[in-house]
Amino acid sequence: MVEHHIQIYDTMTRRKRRFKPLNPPTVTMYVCGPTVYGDPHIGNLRTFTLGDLIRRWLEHRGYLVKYVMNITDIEDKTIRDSGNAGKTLKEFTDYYTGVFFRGLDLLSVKRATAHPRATVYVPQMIEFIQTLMEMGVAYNAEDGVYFDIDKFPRYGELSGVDIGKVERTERVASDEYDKEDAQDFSLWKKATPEEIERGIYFESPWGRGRPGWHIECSVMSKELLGDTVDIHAGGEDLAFPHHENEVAQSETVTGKKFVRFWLHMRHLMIDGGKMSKSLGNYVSFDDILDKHTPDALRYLYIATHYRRPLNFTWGNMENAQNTLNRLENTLDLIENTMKGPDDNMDYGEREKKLLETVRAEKRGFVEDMDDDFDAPDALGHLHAINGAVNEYLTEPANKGVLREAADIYGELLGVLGLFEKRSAGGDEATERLIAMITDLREEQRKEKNYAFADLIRDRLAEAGVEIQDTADGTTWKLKS
RNA sequence: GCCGGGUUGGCUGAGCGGUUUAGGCGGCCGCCUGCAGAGCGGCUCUACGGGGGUUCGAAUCCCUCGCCCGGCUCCA
Repeated sequence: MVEHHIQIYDTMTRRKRRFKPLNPPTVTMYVCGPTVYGDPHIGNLRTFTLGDLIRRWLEHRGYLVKYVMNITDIEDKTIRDSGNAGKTLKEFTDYYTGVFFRGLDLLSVKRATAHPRATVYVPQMIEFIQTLMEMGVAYNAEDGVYFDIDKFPRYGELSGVDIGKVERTERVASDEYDKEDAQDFSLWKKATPEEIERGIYFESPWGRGRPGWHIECSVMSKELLGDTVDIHAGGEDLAFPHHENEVAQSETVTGKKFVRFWLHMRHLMIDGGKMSKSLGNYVSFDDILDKHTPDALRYLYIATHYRRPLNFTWGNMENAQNTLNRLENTLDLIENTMKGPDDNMDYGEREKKLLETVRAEKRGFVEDMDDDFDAPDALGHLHAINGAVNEYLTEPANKGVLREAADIYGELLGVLGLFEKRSAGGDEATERLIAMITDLREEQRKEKNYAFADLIRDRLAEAGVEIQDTADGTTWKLKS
């Protein structure tokens, strides 16, 4: 493993702490996943993209990351909306799980080691609840089983919420549930007649019903990653009550520390405010895909630190796309140069300067990422490398030196998850065909038949082949 | 109301007591090019939410006010 000094800001202690996994080189990481009842929106996707960034960085540092992200496939909204859609719960959630994964794939978010679905772990959840009952910290009420938070003295520690002072908000006051204390949370919900009719229930010692939401993460985390996990992450809104509840029930059952580092991602905003359907400022993932590449969105996501709110505007989106294009153009320049002639096989001042710059900037990049995954700062170093390479390429390149610089550049882009799906070109037949066409066009250019040459260029563009004339000849690439 | 986070140029985003003060995007002007694209060079923008204070010196420390965001029962 690489020597490092990774610092992570932990919500529980409210400061950055040196990161050391419990059982190196393994790192256990759990991220609260989506409830699959609709299209994921760009706020959700940011959280998961940032989780992916963190996971990639830990892997880059030599850790074996065991990464779990749950899929909540049984809960009020999935039941309600599947009913409205006239579908079974499973049909409905399977569909939206697919939509979710499609989004992750487009954004180059790597699949987790496991994506457990809540409905698959119900027996373990029942067992977990039973333990809580036996310990006397949970009670069976009219409409469900609840956790008695008075039995967990440290309740509120994670979120800083003093439950004695929580104002009795309208929502709490109008609570229709049958709990002893408004703050108690549900472990098991008893089925309604409609749910029974639709067959949406599980048998349990407390009758037919389904697990509460909080129990899911506690149980699946325990089953797949053990009693204590190194990192547990999620959107900032989950700190209270969701994560607070998880701590209470998990630590009660195991008697061990549940999570060593709590990470919370700030929310995405739109035009400086909250994104909501009712305000009419809702932007969907597909809206973005109409105008931009998924990588541009990924760049936008990571260009703002995960603990700072990201303000989405279309201007920012274009900004990100332009910046990303610049980074990609350098990849094209490198590839074209590598295919070109060997005009420089010496190691001079230019070569020395390039390698020194690239190596130094890489160190800066690594330091920044080690410091609580500070990607925005790290990007500054990436751009410095980008600039150094571009400048170097204005004159004949030493391919060996260029290769080393390019490898570092590519390595860092890879850590950020950028350009993973770059089209490398076509198959051999396509390659030769295009070479033939550009050769013929080159003849026309020599004859100064520019109108014809331009027509060829236009027609190729229509076919999705973008060509560029450079001093070393014509290059091309497939444009999606 | 309570708790927590934030407030930097056209945008994004560094800086965390004092060297040109980032970097990227945008804009402008050159170079290159038959044109286009990309790239290079130069320039522009020179800001720090308002008001006090501490200090030889503050975007950086303190006070105060404003504004924004999040949480306060199941929303990433």
